[in-house]
Formats: sequence, structure tokens, C-alpha cells
Amino acid sequence: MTKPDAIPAPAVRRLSLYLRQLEAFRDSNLRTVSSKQLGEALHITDAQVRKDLAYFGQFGHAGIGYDVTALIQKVREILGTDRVWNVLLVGAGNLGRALGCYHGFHQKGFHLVAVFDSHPDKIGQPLAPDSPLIVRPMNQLAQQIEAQSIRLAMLAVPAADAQTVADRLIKAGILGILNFAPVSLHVPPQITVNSVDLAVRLEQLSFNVTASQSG
Amino acid sequence: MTKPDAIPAPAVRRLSLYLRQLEAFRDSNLRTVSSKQLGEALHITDAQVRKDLAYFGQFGHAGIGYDVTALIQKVREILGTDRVWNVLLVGAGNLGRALGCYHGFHQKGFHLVAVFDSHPDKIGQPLAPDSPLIVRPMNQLAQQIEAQSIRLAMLAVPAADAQTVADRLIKAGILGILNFAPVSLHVPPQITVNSVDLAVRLEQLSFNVTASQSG
DNA sequence: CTATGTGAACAGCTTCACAGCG
DNA sequence: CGCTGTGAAGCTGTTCACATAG
Repeated sequence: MTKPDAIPAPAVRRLSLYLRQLEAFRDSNLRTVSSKQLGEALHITDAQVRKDLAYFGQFGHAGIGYDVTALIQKVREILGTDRVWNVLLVGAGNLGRALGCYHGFHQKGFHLVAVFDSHPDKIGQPLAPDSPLIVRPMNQLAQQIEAQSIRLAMLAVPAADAQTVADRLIKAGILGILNFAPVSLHVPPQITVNSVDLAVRLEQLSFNVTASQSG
Repeated sequence: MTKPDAIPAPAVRRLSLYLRQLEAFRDSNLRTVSSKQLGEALHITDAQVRKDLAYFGQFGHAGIGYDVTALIQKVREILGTDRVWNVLLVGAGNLGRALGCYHGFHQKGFHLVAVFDSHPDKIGQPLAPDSPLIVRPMNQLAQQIEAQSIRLAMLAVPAADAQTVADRLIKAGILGILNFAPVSLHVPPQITVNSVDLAVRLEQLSFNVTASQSG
């Protein structure tokens, strides 16, 4: 029983970038694209592009390249975004509101269908003045996850609460968490966490700018 | 002239995480910490922690570990966050407003000092109802960067405008860009770009959840 | 002649394992 | 002893280079 070689995580990350760029190419009416073109747009070598795609199958045509529309479809299937995902949000603070108002998710098939917060003043109110989403109390978490088959969650709560909330989400059936709290979450191996710490990102810039100025 | 070996980018990323965790340890009144403790909190091996820190100097004490306060100070120096950075924001949409209202930056020494947008209805208005920041027109960009010695920028504009705005920022002296637009920016080599694409992050979760359910 | 798919070579990061210090 | 710092080993991901297909 030979396990098909594990896919490198960096390859999966790039797959999302390929998809984004392919959609841009499609929107400029490009029919086919070569690994060289795709790579140049994203600052990736052509060999890397070909190898990444080859992990998943043979999608290209020698001498021609890749059919843009067909490859978009294939990459969507691979990423699992050829269907709609219901997503919930915990935390209706500044960041949570921004996430709830951002329309980029919906276009990509991620539908925000429920918002939760523990703060009594927020419960029952719309997430934002013109938002159709009403903030729910935390005790409705499990019921909503079940009722709407939600598997993905965005976590925009204070650092101190993040682990507790994550535990509850997982217990209720959430499988993937996009974590905006500046803490390292501890979760069982079958659960995926992806953390976005904005302060950490700025620190990276600070390091690079500092280093390039003194070097 | 021997160039001191380049620091691996992953090591620098982890440095920010070490700092975050060290501050948490300090807040629970821990005096010293071992590479093992630090690693366990962040799911990193102890050898990795020691090697990462060793890229920058000898900060530990054999048999004891690392002095928490001293190491925090050292890591801040390395990251360049032992001083205040003035930061600007371009784009006063939903995401821009959330970034402007987020207080995590300020605590870390990143001070948002100017906000720009090209939309006439937004110019002259506060970024948010209770914000002290007034949205400025794009033509004040260069002047403000100069006047406030701004080197870091956050870019929260539509994808179609991102490259044009980035070009202007760089021409005006910006050295590091935190990009929230879903495009790959092309910049000169001395400029650092760090991109946060939220839809891409959700796609990674989608992939992992899909894969773990079928595998 | 162009561009893919891929084994082989290479580079870079991580882990191991241990000498040495407190 | 406990724990750091670090060469050496191991592994993973990237690049090269070419056979092959259209």
C-alpha cells in the first residue's frame, strides 16, 4: 500500500496564487498560459510552477501550455473550492466587523452565515449598521454549526479567549480555523489552523527594513 | 570580507513568535525560560529554538536557560522594534477602517499616523466615527511621508489599484509594504512586501479539510 | 520549435547528538 | 546534572536539464 507522496505545504500555498492569477488571465481573455507566463506574474520559476501542478495530475499540453479555463476548474477541485463553504465568525469587534463586511470571501465561495460574540451589548444587534447578520450569543454555537453544516471558522476574539473558543468550536464540529488572535492555538492533529497575526507581519517588515539599511 | 551567513527567512518569522510568547511568559512572572519550554508553547522543537536564537548571538546560559526580560530586549533589537515606527495606511474601506481601529499595532510600537484614500466622499472625514485620523487625499502622500519620516505602509485598496499605489509609495520613500490586496506586487529588490490575502488563507483551510475527509 | 513532465542534482532548513559550561 | 550552542547528518523543497509530445 504505497501512500502517494505528501504534497509540500508551500506547493498548496502557491496553488491559491496560481488560481488567483489564472482568474486574472481569464479576465483579460487569455485562452492558454505557459508555466513561464504564470511564473513571471507571481515571481516563481517556471520549473516550480510545472512541478507544483504535476503533484496533482497532468494538466498541460506539450508545446502549448495550459488551458486557462480548464486549469482554473482543476485547481478549484484540488483546493475544494468548487463548492460553497459555510463559514462562521466569532468576535464582533473591529476586526470581526471588517471581516464580515469584506466581500472577497463570498466571491470565492466562502459564505459567512453566522456571527457570535459573548458581549451582551452586541448580541441581537446587526454586525454592522447595514449588515444582514445578527450577532448571536455563544450558547447558540453548537446548534448553528450543526444546522448549517459549518466546517470553517474565523476567530477574531481577544488573545486571552482564543484557546477556549477554539476548543468549543472543535467540540462542535469545526475542522478549520482562521485565527486572528495573537496566540499559538493547540488543537488535535485532524484540525487545521491558519493564523494571521498582523503585528507579526509588521515586525517582519521592520526587520527587513532595518537590516537593509545597516547592511 | 566575509558576509555573515544569511538568516533563513523562516527563522525571522519565528523570532516574532518567540517575542510574543516571551511577553506572555513575562506577564505570568516567569524569570527564565528554556528552549524546551519556549518550543512547546509554540509547537517548535527545542533545537530549532536554540538554532534560531544562535543566528543572532549567544543569549542563553548553559544549565539555566534564557533570561526572559533580557531576551525580549534582544529580540526587539533584532527585529528593529525597540523603537517606534510611523506607519501609513492607504485605503479607507472596510478593511482599512478595521486596521486603523486595531490597537494591537500601537502596543507593538507601530504608530498609524496618516490615512489616504482617493474617494472624494472620504477625504476630510475621520477614518471611523470616533477616530482621530482624518482621511487625506492621495496628492499629500509624498509630503506626509517626508514630514513624518514614514517607512512602512499598509495597503488596503482594490486589487486593480494596488500596483499603481505601491509604485507611488516606493517613489515617495516607503521601504516596506504590508499588502492586503489580492495581487502579487512587483517592486525593486530593496523593498520588502508582505502580503496577506484572506481568501487564500481560507482556501488553504478548504484544501486541508477536504483532503483529511477523503484521505 | 515550443513547452510540458520529471529524474537527478542541488540548496537550504531542520533535527540529531554531543561537547562544554554553570 | 540541566541546558546551551553547534558541527554533522538528514530531509525536504527547489532548480536544472533533458527526453518527449505536439
